[in-house]
Amino acid sequence: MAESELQTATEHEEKLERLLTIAAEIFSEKGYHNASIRDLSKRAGTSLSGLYYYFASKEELLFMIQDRSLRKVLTALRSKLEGVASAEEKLRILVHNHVGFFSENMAAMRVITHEYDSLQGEYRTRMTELRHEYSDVCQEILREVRRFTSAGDVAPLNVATSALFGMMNWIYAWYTPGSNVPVERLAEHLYRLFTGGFIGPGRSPSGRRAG
Amino acid sequence: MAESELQTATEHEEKLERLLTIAAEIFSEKGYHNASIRDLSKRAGTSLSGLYYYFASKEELLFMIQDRSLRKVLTALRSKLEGVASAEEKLRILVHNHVGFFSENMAAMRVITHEYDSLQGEYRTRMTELRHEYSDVCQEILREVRRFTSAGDVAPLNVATSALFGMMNWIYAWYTPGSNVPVERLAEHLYRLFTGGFIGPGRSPSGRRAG
DNA sequence: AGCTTCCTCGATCGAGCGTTCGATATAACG
DNA sequence: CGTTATATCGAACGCTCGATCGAGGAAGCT
Repeated sequence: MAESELQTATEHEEKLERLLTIAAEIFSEKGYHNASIRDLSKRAGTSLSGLYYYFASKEELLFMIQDRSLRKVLTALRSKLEGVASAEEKLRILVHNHVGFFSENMAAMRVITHEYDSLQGEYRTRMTELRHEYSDVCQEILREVRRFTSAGDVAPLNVATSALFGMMNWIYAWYTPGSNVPVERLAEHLYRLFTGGFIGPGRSPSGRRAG
Repeated sequence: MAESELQTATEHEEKLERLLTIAAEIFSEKGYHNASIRDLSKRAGTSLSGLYYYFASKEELLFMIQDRSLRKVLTALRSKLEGVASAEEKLRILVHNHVGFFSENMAAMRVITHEYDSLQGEYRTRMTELRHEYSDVCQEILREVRRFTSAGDVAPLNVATSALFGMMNWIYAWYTPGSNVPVERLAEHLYRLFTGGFIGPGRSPSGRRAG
């Protein structure tokens, strides 16, 4: 009994994960409101009504995609940050983690950034909290960076945080993972752009040069 | 005759502009696919069928919003750039123009950045071209900046361009025009963040500090 | 007056949507 | 064997949507 229940439990979870992956692709391609549950049923090879055994509504489906994906990003980030002392290195890890996750899971990340407004009520509230959690981690790192590098007050921390997320999240609008620029290099470009700026230290002969 | 025709022509254009403004607000609030022509008819005080005298389809309505708005941004930018020699000043003008337009016309700009994928076929093609036109202007300015300031190759020009647009376009996701940060200051923050970076020149005592 | 053009409207169509419901197959448990 | 839980399905309901159509009103011209 215990074995079979466990078995069906994992099988259930596996099928759910598969449905979420396919749904993320469809939502990413056609947009949440323009995508139909029937699209999902066709691509998943399941009947329309059979899908509702795995989620209660289309909106819950959208929420599960966003919640699980962002949670993965956040836990992966916290794991990588363990034991790191340098503030700048923390920031570098954050950018690489974010951009890396983006390129590996483009569909889900696109749904997160593009279909956030499609959530309402309780789902919206819970997702807002999770986003704040992530944003706070980033902002605290920026605070450390500013303290330990005597970085000037170029911009308020919240503006800088939003600018950084803008740079990173906008990737979905132009970047294709199989392009000339590998992901690691793209992440490094964005990291250096944000920390050192486009003009950088080249104008004065003091010669700081990242990495 | 000529007078009355001109009169009705401007009245026609005025009503169309008013419809586009209201539609932009609705699309911005509910999203393109979730907003209905009936919503527009209610808020505009016109009958449902009467609206179709001013546009052929819902998608053409979306296109007109995006096309007219982005065209305004582009022509305003080119006008402001006339006679400016300094590359950095050109970049500064671009950022201020873009951010300024964003805050003054939040709904339409949000529709441009958020509902670009909702266009298809011919409309999509024409909008893609216009976006490229705008992006090219920006990229050329960045090329000038890099040449005339001996800025290092922190990132490829297209990556830098996309990063800059990411910073600027992401505004719609967090900024509210009536907040603590005035628009001009926000634009200046983003300009300095992009050119000089978050850490900036503070680490080395050479002391460059943007104007 | 008659004619034409611009503009607006109510009524309606056909299609697609999310969701529900009852039936059914399978398999493990008593 | 009977019972129960798990999982899947076809058919249908109720609703909203974008778009169309023909009828009209208002205003200017001949």
